[in-house]
Amino acid sequence: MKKEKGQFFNDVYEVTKLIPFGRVTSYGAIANYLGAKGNARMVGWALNGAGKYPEVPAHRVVNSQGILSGRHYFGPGDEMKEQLEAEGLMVKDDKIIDFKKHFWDPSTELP
DNA sequence: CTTTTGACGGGGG
DNA sequence: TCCCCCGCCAAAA
Repeated sequence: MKKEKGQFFNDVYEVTKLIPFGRVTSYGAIANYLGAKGNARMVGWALNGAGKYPEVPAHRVVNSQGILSGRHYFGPGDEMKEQLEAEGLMVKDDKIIDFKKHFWDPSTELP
């Protein structure tokens, strides 16, 4: 196996990969699950490197507002938005509609 | 080695 | 309600 740059990165990748189809979560929720509550910025930073991992559906991770904070990092266009809509999610103005309904909390869903 | 950034979150004015 | 600032911690330059 390749040597991971950081345990946090790897951890964020795994949690993100566990997000079910048609569900979304927030950076803070993942950070909370990692026990690093408060440093949600680190989650976003970690996902920055996840862009090279197609197995990591980072498009399902948004901020607490349900806004596609880093859609610009996914692709040159609205690739992130397309992905979410393809999963049955409604995105309006880069914001997930009924975000709370589709919200998936790892600390609650995962054992 | 030090300094700055960073896809956030929450609080205060 | 909108705007600004602080904090947390790790990685990259």
